[in-house]
Amino acid sequence: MATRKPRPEPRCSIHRSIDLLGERWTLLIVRNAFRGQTRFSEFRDALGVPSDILSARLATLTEAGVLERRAYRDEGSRERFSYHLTESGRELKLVLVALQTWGDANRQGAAGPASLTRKAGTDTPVTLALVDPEGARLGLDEVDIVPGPGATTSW
Amino acid sequence: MATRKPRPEPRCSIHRSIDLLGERWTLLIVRNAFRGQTRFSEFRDALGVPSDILSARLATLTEAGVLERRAYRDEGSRERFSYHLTESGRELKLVLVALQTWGDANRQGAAGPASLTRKAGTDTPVTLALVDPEGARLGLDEVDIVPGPGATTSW
DNA sequence: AGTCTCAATTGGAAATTCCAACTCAGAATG
DNA sequence: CATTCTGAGTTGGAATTTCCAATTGAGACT
Repeated sequence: MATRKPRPEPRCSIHRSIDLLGERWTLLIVRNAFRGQTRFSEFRDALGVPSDILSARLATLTEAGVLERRAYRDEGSRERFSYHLTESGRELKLVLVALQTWGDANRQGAAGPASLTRKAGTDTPVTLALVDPEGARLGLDEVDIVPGPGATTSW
Repeated sequence: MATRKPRPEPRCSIHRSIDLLGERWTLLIVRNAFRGQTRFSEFRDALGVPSDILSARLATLTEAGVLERRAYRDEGSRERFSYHLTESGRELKLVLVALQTWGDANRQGAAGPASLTRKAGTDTPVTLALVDPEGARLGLDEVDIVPGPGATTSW
């Protein structure tokens, strides 16, 4: 049987994002980076992700500009690397909050949510909203996703 | 070699969402459902997704309550099924807009975005924002994702 | 009965993921 | 300098998922 036929590079930003983030473990690594984890062993232990996969994902995320690799050295140890969210990585917070919002409403676990979104340093809940340029809040039904400049007959 | 060791059911809503949405093609099918596609052949032709995968994903999304299966019958054809977003499915719009926002900023294609977010029926751009209960907009740095009731030492 | 159509299935290959063990090389020690 | 320890990364191979191309099955029509 023929090998896989190549697919054109997607033009849709959603599709392009998914192509990076959709690989197994990738978004969970990003989530845990938000939880303050930076080291290989921290991600591996907290997630239970196989070493070869973790190694590969950290490389991919670094190459994509989502994480930045920094050298560190504990006393008595060799130099090692930690992985830190970049500006681009931090912007993924909206994606995580959107997934969490949807998950809380639709995939609730028995013990309630394991994570909550709060105004930093307070107990004030924070939600995601769609807003127009004046800052007015819009409902899901008041917003459409429409073809943009990169669209042709397929988008 | 042993078979795959079972992993505990995740308690984090982000993780639970990813477990459903993370399979290849799933979120793209949902995206295309937002574009108005409802029929098997529409998804298959627009996405180029293999038939067996599409069949399986539609079943999974239906079982998860994201899509609802409806019978229809063209003149001269047998009864077939179309797939429509449910309330739960429509709530995924925030996830798609979050991915699109991040993708536009970080994974831009050469031709510009293939899709845009607009106030329904207008050209008014719409963005995602984090807001407090009073409706005040918050920056990414003003918001934290913190442990919730479902968290233990691991979350 | 025969034909057409298309969602779903099938068999098998390619690719990805995972497991468990192992490697490699830098730091410390004697 | 040799040895030991350590942990990120690699390896080989199995399990699983994804994909391709062909095929099936069954409802509608003639």
